[in-house]
Amino acid sequence: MSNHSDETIASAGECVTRIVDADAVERVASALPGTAARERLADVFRALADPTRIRLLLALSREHLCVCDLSEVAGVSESATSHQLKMLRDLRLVDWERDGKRAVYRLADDHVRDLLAVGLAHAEEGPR
Amino acid sequence: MSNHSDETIASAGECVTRIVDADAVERVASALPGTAARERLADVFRALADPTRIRLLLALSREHLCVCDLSEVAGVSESATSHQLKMLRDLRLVDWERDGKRAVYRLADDHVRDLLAVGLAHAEEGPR
DNA sequence: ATCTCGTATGAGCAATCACTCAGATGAAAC
DNA sequence: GTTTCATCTGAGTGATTGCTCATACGAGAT
Repeated sequence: MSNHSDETIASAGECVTRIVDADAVERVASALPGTAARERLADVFRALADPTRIRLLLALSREHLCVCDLSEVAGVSESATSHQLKMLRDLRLVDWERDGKRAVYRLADDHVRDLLAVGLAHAEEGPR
Repeated sequence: MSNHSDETIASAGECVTRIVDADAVERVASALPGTAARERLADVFRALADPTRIRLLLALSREHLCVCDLSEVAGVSESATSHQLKMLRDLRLVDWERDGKRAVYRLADDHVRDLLAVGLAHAEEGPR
């Protein structure tokens, strides 16, 4: 906790802000996943970042359901439900199948279930 | 996959949309975590839903860093970094400590690390 | 073919977001 | 005390978001 070399305008030239621990910055920066992975990571979390979609995914983590039933569980219109499902579909978080006139949705894979589980663990534990 | 009772304006009265499988809706709805937990769950995921905050958290998952170093890693201004850190602080995702004039941040607990890990697994695997 | 049901989709709008800029605060050096 | 450094915070702004409404599509039923 006391390795402050305090270099101003450090190592590799063009940088505006002062760097305290250039080595740490270098280590961390080089260990960062690639841009594409980070971008997709943010997209996945963004899909989980809305109460309505949370309800949809939590519901689908237990049963396969059609749009109208999902809209009932989520408590929003069928149109809104369909819009959100499209987003979840595009991100490959849910999958679906036709059954006559209906569209039956399900979780695409178990990563989603895991994310919800870990997230809930954190959400239910923390004080406040 | 063929239990369509197809009740219109089902069981418990006031409902506008048609329900296909009332039993499933009931099962799923009663298994849903409470409103507060779902709300906090969405908040946590929202905190992870931005590329800048992803970079900050990925960085903090490896080293304890001060704001100026974090801003360097994230590639945004120190002001923007501070704003984002406040959000992460409010959600108890990061913790911090004073070291002279500096503020040194770290991940608040291992749930965050887990979430990033599971999210990355999904992000790096999926095609597209 | 037409009609209806379940779902999908585009436009439009209020709310939210992530940033910048300017100014305030806190701690050390003078 | 004043100055300087590192960080924080409020206001303001363009971009994004989640909804509603209207409309279109796709598959049975007639």
